[in-house]
Amino acid sequence: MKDQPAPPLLSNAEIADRLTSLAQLLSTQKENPFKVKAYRRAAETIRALPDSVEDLVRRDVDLTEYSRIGKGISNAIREIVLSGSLRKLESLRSQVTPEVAAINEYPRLDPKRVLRIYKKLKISSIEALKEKLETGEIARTLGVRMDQHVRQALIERREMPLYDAEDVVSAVEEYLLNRCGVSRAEATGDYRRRVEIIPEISFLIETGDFPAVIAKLERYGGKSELLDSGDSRAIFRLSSGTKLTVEAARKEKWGVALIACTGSENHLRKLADAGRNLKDLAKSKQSFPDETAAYTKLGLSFIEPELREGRDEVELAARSSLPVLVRATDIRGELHAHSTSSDGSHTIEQMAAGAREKGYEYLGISDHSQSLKIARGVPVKDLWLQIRFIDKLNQKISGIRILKSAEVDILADGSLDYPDERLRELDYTVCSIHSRFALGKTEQTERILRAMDNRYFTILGHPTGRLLLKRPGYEIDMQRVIEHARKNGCFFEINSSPDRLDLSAENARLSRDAGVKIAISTDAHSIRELDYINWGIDQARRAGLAGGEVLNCLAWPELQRIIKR
DNA sequence: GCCGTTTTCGGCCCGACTGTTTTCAGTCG
Repeated sequence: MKDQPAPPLLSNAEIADRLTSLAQLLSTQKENPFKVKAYRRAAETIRALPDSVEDLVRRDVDLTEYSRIGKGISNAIREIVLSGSLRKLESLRSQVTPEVAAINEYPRLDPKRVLRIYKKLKISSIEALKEKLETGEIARTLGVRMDQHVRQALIERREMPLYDAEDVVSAVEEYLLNRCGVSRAEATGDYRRRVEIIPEISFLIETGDFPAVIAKLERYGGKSELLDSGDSRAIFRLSSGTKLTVEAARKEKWGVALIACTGSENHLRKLADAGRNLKDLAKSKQSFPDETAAYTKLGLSFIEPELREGRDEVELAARSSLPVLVRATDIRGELHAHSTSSDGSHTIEQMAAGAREKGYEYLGISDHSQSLKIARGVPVKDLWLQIRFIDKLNQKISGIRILKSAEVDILADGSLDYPDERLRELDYTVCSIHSRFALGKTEQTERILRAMDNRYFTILGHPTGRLLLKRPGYEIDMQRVIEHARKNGCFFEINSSPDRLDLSAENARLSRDAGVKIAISTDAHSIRELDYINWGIDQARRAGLAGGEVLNCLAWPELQRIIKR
């Protein structure tokens, strides 16, 4: 009998860290920035692989088959696996100062920035850096951006945007089904509720051999740490740092287990408080193959996963008065898309064809306004030409109407970036902030309120400017802005770009409660990005929005009537 | 160093504004 191969010594993440460290040192050496980027990207590829890279190397698999790994990096990986180290990395480390070498132990830290902190705060070690981070001195003396950089690089960040979680979930799902012999696997928890930031991944599975599944999962990504395990539940730390919980359920109790694994703590507590005990269902002899059967037994109508946050959904379900949440098929058009006129990658005609392909009735072309130079903002005289061009195009094409719009910059003083006589020729506007994020809360709020006073202001684009896990967004008094929008007949956007999702579900709910309708827009810069709509729909559903509360679920004549001021 | 429906070289956004780290790097889409 053949011997079992020895367990891999290196996890994929450990190999990826070596490549990232190399990239980091190369960047301090003023090496070709594209080469630096190549190492970083290859590291990302490896970090996301379910298969053990060490195994692949030992089995002589051609690593260049994987995207972003070519001959050079493939050889570097082989060297790391077979010799345990990377000569190029070691030699670079020996050439730099001990301080930089110490910084290099943290691949995500930018040495240049750290050295600046060292100089400013008169410190020289990671230890001291951590301490200054804790006391808040870095934020005070070097700004919040710097604080954020060090924080994310030093303290291992395990949460990720929903968009990234999608990749992890599908990789784990495939691994469970194809490598672990699981007959059924469904992602649960925050991911299933479509929460925009995912701290950990969880799955419900059906299997005849749970211990075998555990054993296989311990090899995920080369090596995964088993944190805890029981008869039907196991918790892992994947080598990438993500926590993974796997729970097994029998077919006849699947519905009950799915509710228990999906609901937020608050949702489950609300169920229990209302005397609707899931545990009784789990123990009973009755079969609950799906969630509807289980909810029915609890005296509730089916509650969509996105609503299971413990707000009012249990009460509403008991009265059968849950909202009918907006669905992809309710969307009748797109109101925020770019074209080659500014920084988009497809022409107006191509975008229109893409939107028609999606079954849309209309497409609003909202290119950037003149001030936003980096995005090739449309000069005022070219806007006039674009308006005429779209008029002609609408006569020529069929099956879709192109709406004349613009993503108009809200300037620092709250004025709009085009003169009124040009704005009045547009069907509507999306008005956004793209500069001066650092204004104080009052000033920033006043800026937006003043912009809303312009009668050609229609929709506030990406209202808080946040980028998930990257940038907090500017500070505004949301209640005042919502109230002003209601008074002036303005609207908000849920920007579906997966690193924005702005408005948040919470703010979208506030807006809805105030009676202010919301556009679910993609901010698409290409035909493909029109599909971002699904991320925005997820958030709208979390906000409890029904189709009737979404601007672009309306037919154009109705929409036109509503947005007219 | 990677990559190719412009395929073995020459690309891989980019350009003005902001403001403190202070005269250049970070930032905005």
